[in-house]
Amino acid sequence: MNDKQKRATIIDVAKRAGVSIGTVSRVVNTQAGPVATRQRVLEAIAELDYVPNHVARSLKRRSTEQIALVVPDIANPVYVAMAKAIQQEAKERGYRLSLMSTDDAPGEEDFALDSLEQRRVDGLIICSLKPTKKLVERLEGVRQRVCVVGRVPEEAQVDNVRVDSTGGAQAAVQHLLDGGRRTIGFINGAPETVPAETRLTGYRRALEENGLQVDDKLVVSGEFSMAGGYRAIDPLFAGRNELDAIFCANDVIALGALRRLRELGIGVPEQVALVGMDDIELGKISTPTLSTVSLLAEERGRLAAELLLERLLGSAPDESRKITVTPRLIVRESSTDYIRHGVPA
Amino acid sequence: MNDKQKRATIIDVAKRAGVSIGTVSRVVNTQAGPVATRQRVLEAIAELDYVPNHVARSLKRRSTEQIALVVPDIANPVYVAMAKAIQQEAKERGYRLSLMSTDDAPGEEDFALDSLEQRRVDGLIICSLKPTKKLVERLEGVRQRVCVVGRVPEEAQVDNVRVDSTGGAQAAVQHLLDGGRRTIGFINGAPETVPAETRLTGYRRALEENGLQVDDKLVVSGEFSMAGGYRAIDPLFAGRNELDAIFCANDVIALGALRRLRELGIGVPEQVALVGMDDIELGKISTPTLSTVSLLAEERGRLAAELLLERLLGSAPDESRKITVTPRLIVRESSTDYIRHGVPA
DNA sequence: CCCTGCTCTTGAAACGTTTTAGCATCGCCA
DNA sequence: TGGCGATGCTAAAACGTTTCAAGAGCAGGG
Repeated sequence: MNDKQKRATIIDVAKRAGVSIGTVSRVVNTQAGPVATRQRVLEAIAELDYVPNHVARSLKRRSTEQIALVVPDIANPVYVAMAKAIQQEAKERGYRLSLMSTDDAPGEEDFALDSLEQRRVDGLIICSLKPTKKLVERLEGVRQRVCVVGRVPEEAQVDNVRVDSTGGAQAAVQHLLDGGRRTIGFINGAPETVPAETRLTGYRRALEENGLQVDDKLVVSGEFSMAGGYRAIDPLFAGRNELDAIFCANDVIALGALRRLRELGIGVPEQVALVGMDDIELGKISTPTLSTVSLLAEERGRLAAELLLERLLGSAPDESRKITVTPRLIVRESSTDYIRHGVPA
Repeated sequence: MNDKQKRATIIDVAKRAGVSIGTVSRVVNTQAGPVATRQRVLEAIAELDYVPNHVARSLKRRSTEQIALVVPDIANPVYVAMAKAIQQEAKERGYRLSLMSTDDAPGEEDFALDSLEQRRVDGLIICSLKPTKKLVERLEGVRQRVCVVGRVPEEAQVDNVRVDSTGGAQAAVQHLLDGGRRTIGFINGAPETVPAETRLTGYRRALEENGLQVDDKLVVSGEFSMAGGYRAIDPLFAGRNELDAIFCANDVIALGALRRLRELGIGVPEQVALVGMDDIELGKISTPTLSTVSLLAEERGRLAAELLLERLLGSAPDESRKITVTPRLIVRESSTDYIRHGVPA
């Protein structure tokens, strides 16, 4: 209540209740002990408005009951969804989650790892677009306290939740081919990132398996953002109007692309079919609704949280674990196929 | 490096360098002292891979150099923008920011305040949609360590950054009237929240000042989300096609509304002009681009961070401070007026 | 009446830092 | 040469908890 004077400590409570600080600690932390003392202590706590100092507790217990999630871009709804899943999982186990967004700023990932080494947090879940050798080494150094979401080198000794995004991309493109589309563009995200590479591979693989030529002019790279998708459309169409489908490396890109397509009066899906990736909420209410490949962000978040918390509680095996989840194609309006739709005007 | 054995402590470093822990502390925390010892200590630190334990430091220093931002919904881009502004401000001053989203869950705000009282964080910036009497009292109790973004009762003794959103709403509606629109609907957010009330007041005030009747059937409340905006359109139009403008309580709502309007084939701005609030990035690239009222989220964030950090550093006056920023109307395509546009078809 | 085995409670030692008071050491000036 | 500030260092006391060994009561059994 009164903010002027310092907060009461366990010593004040002990004095007031006429017991030792050990007893107060017991009352605060356990259910045991006789009702009488307990009552007295609780009264003292209430009267003094005592709140245990978590910093001191953490020092003694050597744990903060706090974990952090590091994502590349908190503006991307898919990470928000993942964060929510992790948050819930953490909370159930008595941990707090704090959220950090690196926003492509150099050093931010290291900054987050500093937090871990400084013992500010017990553990870290990190999604990195570009896991450099140096970063992976550092992660391996703290592997008892970290879980990576997203691809890291096969031999890396860290708990890791990944998704077969190559397979997902391939499925998306295959779906477009199945729908009768023949000239399929690809709008990718930031080049030289792992997700960009895996998705490109999936795109290529689908075309090759169908005996189609991969035309590099049909691939445009930019960034994983709505603006990226918006800007990619014009170069993609430059002098090429036989394009009848576009696969986007994620939904946010796809929504940006969709905007530009509508501005240009290009019908989706009549003229061009569109498929994204991630399955964000927005895609369910866009016009047209967006076909996509769910990469199970919530589930990956949940799994990562489980792996991490298991490790923190010491119930994990010594070696590192890798979980791979399988993406799921979700067909909505933006890729209705020729068969159902009829030949485009 | 080696995660098996425990991290080195300052004692290990002291031993290795053959000095006392006090000296190590000095080397770590200041530039002073002779080069020779410093060198020796730094070598020991490097060899042992020593990282100071921040928890112990916090306990001794009685501060964590960490602040938290509590927002109602991290999925709303306006809060992401605010978070980024605060993050930057905090970082410049050596503070870390951790982000919490209450997501309308009961008790989440109290949960955040617990963090403060437990000394997990030094300070808190909180955006509350519904500052109950109880919450405000609690905030007042820790007013040396907290700053509120958004309206709280005039007499509340807390640092407070607010925006004249009533004025902003009024300006938006006035702008629609100036453009020749006469029947203006209002899609509001979650009822019984402060922002919903202030915006409704602004809407009413604009109509009244122009001698127009306020028709309650033109006001639909839902929630501050895209889905809320989407769902509000049908009831708003129910048997009423003279509607020629809609004001939305925020941009996210407006984007949802825009989607539904397009689905229904209602031209924006030809048939219906649309104005939102918040000035989120998405509004700049939507089709049509979205007219809005900027509530200066970044600036409010920056100001709140300044107020809070000033207080934490003890350089703030005893009494609480209130800053009010003035919103700014931003006209884009979605509200092009009749004059420029001509009579709708 | 003493011993045994409980349950509660206490005092003190951590946890890993920062910080303060005081002690050497040193060069310098008178 | 003796005294005197600087300067650098150390020892020890915090910071506010948890935890552990040991003591204090107490009841019950022999």
